[in-house]
Amino acid sequence: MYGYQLRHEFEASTGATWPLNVGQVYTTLARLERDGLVAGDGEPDGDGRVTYRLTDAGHADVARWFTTPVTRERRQRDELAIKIAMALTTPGVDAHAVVQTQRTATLRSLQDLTRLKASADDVADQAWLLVLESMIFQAEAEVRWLDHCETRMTAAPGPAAPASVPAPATEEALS
Amino acid sequence: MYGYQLRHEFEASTGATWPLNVGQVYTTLARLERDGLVAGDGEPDGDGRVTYRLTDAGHADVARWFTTPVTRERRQRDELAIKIAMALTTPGVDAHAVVQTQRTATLRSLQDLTRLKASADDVADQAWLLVLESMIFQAEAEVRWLDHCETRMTAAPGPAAPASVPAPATEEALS
DNA sequence: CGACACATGTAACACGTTACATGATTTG
DNA sequence: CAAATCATGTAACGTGTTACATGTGTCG
Repeated sequence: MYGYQLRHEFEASTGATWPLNVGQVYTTLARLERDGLVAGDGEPDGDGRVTYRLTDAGHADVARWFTTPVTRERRQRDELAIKIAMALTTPGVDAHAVVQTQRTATLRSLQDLTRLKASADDVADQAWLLVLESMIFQAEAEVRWLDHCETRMTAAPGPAAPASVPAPATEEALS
Repeated sequence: MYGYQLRHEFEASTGATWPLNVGQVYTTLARLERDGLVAGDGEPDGDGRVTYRLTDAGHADVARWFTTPVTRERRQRDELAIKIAMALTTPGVDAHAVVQTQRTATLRSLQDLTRLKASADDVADQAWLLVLESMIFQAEAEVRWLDHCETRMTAAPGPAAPASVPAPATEEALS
């Protein structure tokens, strides 16, 4: 495939969920070629398109990617979880409020996603639909977790005294 | 707080979930100071520790971070969702197998997490427990979604012919 | 004609991350 | 004493991301 087409394919499969800057396709292609995973016909064809192909090493890489599950260790740090954890352990922060703000926001985005799914239910291709539903499932789990936080927090009161382990720093209230 | 302490606090709040290289604390502190969000007492104290404090701008930033919800747009691209979507749209890839491999892996990590939670249920502090439970909730949602993919896929058959939009590229089977 | 989509590319930044260097202090 | 922990820092890399430059073709 050629660069522009790759971007088109990506957005077709994942929808407008994660927009992809075209420039990034080319930088990435260049880096993949540098690493010997793809090879491009240097010259653009009649329509000014430069076709890239997977090398053997590239094929192997892709196959490995498909057969290797995404492990929990490889996952990115979860900003939300960190935020709530920090809200709990940071003196002067109303963790309750943080949870509530997040909850309403997540609920709102859940509505948006559901509406989006309803409107595109028959039209879209499988892949894009599944990606959408993945986000819905995640949002639902997020709400559930936030409610769970709520109950946990009301059960055990305020921020446990900060465990500044080696030497306690002077504590300043936030905001 | 000083660098080493920051790392300690982070790992105390999030557990061994996301290990944090100490070096990164110092690079980050330097960058935050460059941006005027923290200020450090240049000289190390008697114990060789360099204390950093939030500036006014830093306090504002933190407050903003706590009051602003994590929106779905700001979320990182989801590797798993992309992988499944690609497995569906890439000819020559057994999407069914990809889903199954992932499912068993996720189930396994779910077991690990549950075991971990059981073993640390009383000991640990709130924050670390909530982070753990966040991962559990996510893993559960993941399994549910994978099952959902399964049913969706068996309902509608094989990979829909690749929508190489502008000009069809020569199709090569993968692996 | 002017605007827009198609198509390729580059320069540059920021950030996460790691490997490494250095020294003090503690502890088995 | 040797090993581990505490504590600070730096050089370097890779990658995600963007803003910009450039040109062609199409269409109202």
